[in-house]
Amino acid sequence: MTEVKLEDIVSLAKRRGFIYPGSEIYGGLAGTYDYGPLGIALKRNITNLWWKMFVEDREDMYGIDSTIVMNPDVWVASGHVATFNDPLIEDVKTKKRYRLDHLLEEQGVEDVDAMTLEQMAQVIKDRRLKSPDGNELGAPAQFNMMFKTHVGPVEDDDSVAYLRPETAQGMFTNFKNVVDSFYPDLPFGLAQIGRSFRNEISPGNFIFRLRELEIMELEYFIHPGDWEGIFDAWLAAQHEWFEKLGLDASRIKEHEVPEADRAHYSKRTVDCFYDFPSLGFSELAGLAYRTDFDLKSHQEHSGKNLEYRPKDGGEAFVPHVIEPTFGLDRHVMAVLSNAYTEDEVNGEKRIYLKLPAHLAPVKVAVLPLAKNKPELVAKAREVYAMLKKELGSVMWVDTGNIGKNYRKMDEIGVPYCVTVDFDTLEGETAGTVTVRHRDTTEQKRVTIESLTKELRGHE
RNA sequence: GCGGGUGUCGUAUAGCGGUUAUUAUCCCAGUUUUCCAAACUGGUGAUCGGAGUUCGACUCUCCGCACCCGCACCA
Repeated sequence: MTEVKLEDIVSLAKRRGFIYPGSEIYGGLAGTYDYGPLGIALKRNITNLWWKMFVEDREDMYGIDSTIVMNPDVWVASGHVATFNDPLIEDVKTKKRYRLDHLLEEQGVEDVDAMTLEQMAQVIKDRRLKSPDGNELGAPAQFNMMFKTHVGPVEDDDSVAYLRPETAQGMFTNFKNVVDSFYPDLPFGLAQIGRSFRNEISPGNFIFRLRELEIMELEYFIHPGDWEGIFDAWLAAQHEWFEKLGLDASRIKEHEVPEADRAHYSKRTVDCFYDFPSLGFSELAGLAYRTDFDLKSHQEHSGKNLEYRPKDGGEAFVPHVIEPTFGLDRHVMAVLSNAYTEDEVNGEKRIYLKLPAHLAPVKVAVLPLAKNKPELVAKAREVYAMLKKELGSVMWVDTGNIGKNYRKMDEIGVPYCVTVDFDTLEGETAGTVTVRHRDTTEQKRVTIESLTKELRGHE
């Protein structure tokens, strides 16, 4: 089998209504993609499954939904105002770009973090600093990864606000509220699914790096003494999640992030990679032990007490947190990539999406064997109406010929096709239909009464 | 943001300073068809956007936009 390319997935996603380029009729907008009818159905199935597994099926989880625009002080406390602002500078000759602050630190310049862009530029001038390749440096430029906006009608410095670059902070800012409302025992977690915005310097690779993205995230609050065992339990939970999505275990890889690459407050971080077509192993999810950095920082900046007082009368303390993060758009891309399959049927190449039935945007298609036989169409319509009522996402298909329709349904990953033929109408087999399986193309004849049960049985 | 490349129906493509803008496929309608992209007929649908050069621009020039590759970035 030839190697699957990302462009094959992109092409199918567009052609069949999963994912379209954003603002396409106006020439597009870099880093944005829109979900079409099948794409949103697939995405919903993923988020519903996630919410069920990580929130509804557990006793220690609390879902929340916080705002995208928050008090700007949140981003000061989180460190984003400082760290999402990267000063960059260019080697005039090689056109390579460098982090200006890193460059200055390497040159032994002190207190770089406290300097303004102008001050850094002055240092370069005064010391006549060159690039690592020994060339002249251009003018420095500031890159802010956070989207800015203004709250209220006046656009001045006092009204600046940011679109959140992650969902985590909304959970930290609501930590006290949830404790006050429910007083859960430790450990417990908050969960959120939502949009985030990052003004990426270079978005791309389809929906892998977007400027507007969705994140499924948990903040799990713990006693610091328990972190190692709980961290391992979350690693196991992530793998269970990937299994539920039907992702091939051979395409999943864990990456233990070494200390040098970790945020200074994190004691352990493990990234989960998926082997995407064309990209190779790239980040799909992450698990980080963030200690008490976030709550402590918010406590300091807000002046509010964010300690947790154990019910057994023990001493109050700021809980530590373990954070499992899942990139939703990347999950959609992984599920699509994992499902994309080419095989041969009767010597013809067949492309189909081997989506797990519980994730498929359309569960069942109903087809009359021939569309110009009114009695077949009428009976098929009856079956369709019945299934639609009971199963929801059922599709009616009566264009072209039967083989063509099967292929069409294969390509959008419909697991089962129900066909009404002449045997449905008369003889010993009256009242039966065939159920065709997507992956094997094999058919089974069942009675219409047992159809729902038959189709549900495979989920 | 920099350097290089690319941009024609949904997809894949042909072509040309003056065309009714090619072909295949997909899609839609009809005929046909008793199970895996059959056949026939008809139909919708494109020169990324904006300026400029020219009598005339899809074609040449400039500016923008998007995508791809590389650099850098990815807390």
